[in-house]
Amino acid sequence: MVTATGGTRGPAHLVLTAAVARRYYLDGRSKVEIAEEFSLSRFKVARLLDDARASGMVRIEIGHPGTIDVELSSQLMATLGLTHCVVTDTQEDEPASLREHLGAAAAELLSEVVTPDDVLGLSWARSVSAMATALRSLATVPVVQLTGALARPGVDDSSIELVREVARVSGGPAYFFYAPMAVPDAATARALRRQPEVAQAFSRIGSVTIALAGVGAWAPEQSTLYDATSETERAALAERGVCAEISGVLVDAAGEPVRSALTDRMIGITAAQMCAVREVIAIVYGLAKVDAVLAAVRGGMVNSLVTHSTLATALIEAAGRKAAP
Amino acid sequence: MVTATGGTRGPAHLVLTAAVARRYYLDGRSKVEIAEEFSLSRFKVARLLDDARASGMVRIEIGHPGTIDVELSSQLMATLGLTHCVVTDTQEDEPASLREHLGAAAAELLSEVVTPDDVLGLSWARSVSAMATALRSLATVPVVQLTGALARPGVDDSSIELVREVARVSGGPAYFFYAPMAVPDAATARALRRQPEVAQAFSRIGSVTIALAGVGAWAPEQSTLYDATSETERAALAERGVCAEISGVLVDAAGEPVRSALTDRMIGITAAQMCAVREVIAIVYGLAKVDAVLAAVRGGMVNSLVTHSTLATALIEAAGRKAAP
DNA sequence: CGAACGAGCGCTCAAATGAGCACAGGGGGG
DNA sequence: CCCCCCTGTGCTCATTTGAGCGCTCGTTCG
Repeated sequence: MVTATGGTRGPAHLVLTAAVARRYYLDGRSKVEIAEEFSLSRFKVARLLDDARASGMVRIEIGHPGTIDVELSSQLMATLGLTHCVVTDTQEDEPASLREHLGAAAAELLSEVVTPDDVLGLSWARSVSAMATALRSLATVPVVQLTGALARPGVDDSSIELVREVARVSGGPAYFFYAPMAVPDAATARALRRQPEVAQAFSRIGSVTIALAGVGAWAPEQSTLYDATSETERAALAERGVCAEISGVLVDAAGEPVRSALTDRMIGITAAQMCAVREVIAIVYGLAKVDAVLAAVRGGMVNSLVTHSTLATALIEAAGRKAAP
Repeated sequence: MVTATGGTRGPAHLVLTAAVARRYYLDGRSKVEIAEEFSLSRFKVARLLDDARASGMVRIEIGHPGTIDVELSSQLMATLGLTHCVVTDTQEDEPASLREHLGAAAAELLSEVVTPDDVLGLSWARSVSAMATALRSLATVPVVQLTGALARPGVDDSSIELVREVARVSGGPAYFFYAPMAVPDAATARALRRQPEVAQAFSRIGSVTIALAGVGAWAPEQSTLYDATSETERAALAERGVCAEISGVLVDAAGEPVRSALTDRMIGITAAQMCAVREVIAIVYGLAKVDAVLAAVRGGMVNSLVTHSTLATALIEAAGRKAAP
C-alpha cells in the first residue's frame, strides 16, 4: 500500500524525519543513539528512515571525483561482464584529444593492475601509443610486442618505439621487432616470423597475461588494417561477416574469428592466443565501433575497456537491446 | 610507488568502489552479499565504502518534498532547542503573502500536534489569524482566547472571530471575549477582567497546553502593541531593555519579563502563565525580529517556531554567534 | 644489509540492525 | 451497536555490522 499523497503526514513529522535522517546519514550516528536523543524506540527511528528513503527525502548519489565517470564505468563493467572498465567523462568529439584522454586513463589503469608477475603485451594502435606517452610508472615486467606495425604514410607516431618506451618505464625486458602488420603474401609472412627478433617475441606471446589493444570496425577510417587492405579483399571479408579487428585478428558479429588468406599474411598474435591472455584491455572511441566492441567482448578477445561516456552509453544500450529485444 | 594525489588510488579501484557503493547505497544489498558478488571479504567491502564516503564519492542529501525546508527546520529546532519547528522555503518579501504561507504551515502543524487532550490558546496577531483562515481540521479541543484584540484603525481582519472560527473547525467549546489588549488605566483593566466572559476565558488559561502567538520586536511596525503605545512609554520601556513582545508580554533580551505600568493595563495572559504552557508556537517573519525571537525562546515563552527560511538562517547564525563569540 | 614502520588484510566478539510477530486503538461497514 | 480490518507500535531472534587486534608484506632509514 503506497500512500497516494506521497507521505504528507504533517510538517512536524516531516521535520522529525529530516532531523533523524540528518543524524543518521550525515552525522553517522547509530539508530540507537538517535532513538535515545529523540526519545523514540529504535524501531520508530528505523521506520522513519525507511520513510525518508522511500519518499525520496534522502537522496544518495554516487559522484565522480575526477574525469572518470565511475557510475557508467561500473554499469558497463556489469553489463558486459568485464574485468576492468574505465569510462572517461569527456564528451569531446575530436579524435586526437579523445585518444589522449583515453591513453592517460589507460596508463593509469595499467599502472594499477599490472603486478610484477605479469607479462605485458602491446598491440600496435594509435590509442596504445597514446597510452605509452602518458605512462608514468609500471611494475617491472617483460613487455612483448604482439603485432607488426602498420605505419600509415605521412603519420609519424614514433610508435615503432612503443614497446621499448613502455619497457623503459617498466624497467623490464622488451621483446620487439621491426616488421609490418601485414605483408603481401603468406610466404613472406612465414619468412618474417622466422626472423630471430620476431620469433623471440612470438615465443613470449603465450606467457602474456595482460595485453593492450585497440578495436577497429571493419569500415573505412575505423581500422588501420581495413584502410591498408585492397578493396577486393575488404569486400570479401565483409561478406564473410567480419565485424571487428582486434590487434590484427578479425572476428564476426558473434565474436568468432574469421580465418582467411589475410590471416596467413599477418605478422602478429593469433585469435586463439589472444583468447588465452588473461586480460585484454581495449582502448576504444567513436560511436561507429559499438558493434565491433560488442563482437570483441562476446568473442572473449577483450575483457576490459577504456572508453568515453558517449560510447559507453551506446554500448550499454546496444547490449540491453540485444539481451531483451 | 608514488601516489602523488591524495586518494587517487587508480581508476580500477575507483570503479570498484563505485560499483560497491552503488550496490550498497542504491540497490540496498548487504555488505556480505556484495562481498560474495565481488569476491572480497566483507571487511574489504566495508573499507571500500568508508573510502567512498570519506572521499566524497557518495553524496547524501536531505531534500525537501514540499514548501518546507526540512533541513533548516531541524537545524533551527536543534539550535534553539525547540519542540517543533517549521521553516517554509518561500523567500517572498511581501509580508501579506509570507503571512499567508506561514499561516498555512502553522495550520498544518496545529492539525498534526493537537490531540483531544489538549487545550488550545490563541493570542491576537495577524499571523494567528492567517493560521485560522488556513485551518482545515483540528481535534476537538477547547479554544481559549489569551489576549484582548488590538484592532488597528482601517484594518479589518475580521479577526475578532478568530477564536470562534478555530473552535468551529475543532468542534470544541470557545472561550472568547470582546475587549482590547490594552486599556488606558489599570482600574479599567481590573474592571474588564471581572467581566464574566473575560473571567471565564482567563480561568481556562491555566489549563492551556498549546498556544499560538506572534512575536513582536520593540520597534515601529514590528509590534502592534508598540504602535499602540504612547511615545513616552515606548521610550521608557525600551530603556528598561524591552526587546520582544509575545502576546502582550514584554521581555528583555535575556527573555526575562519586564514588569511596568503597561503590564497592569493589559488584558491577557501573564508572563508566568505563558511559561507554564507546555508548548507555545510562534509564527514569525521579517528579519527585524531576530533578537526578539531569540529573547522569547531564551525566556521560555516560546518553544516552537513557524517561520521562513531567511529568518531561520539569520536566527541560526545569530544563535551561533552568541554561543561562540 | 637489517630493522623499524606503516599499510592492507582478515579474524573475533560485541553492538547494531532487520524481519517477522503480537498487541492496542480507532474508524467504517454490517 | 458491535466487529473487523488497518495502522502504528514495540518485542524477539537471527543476521549484519563495527571496533579493535594480530598478521604479513613492502618500504625506508640507519
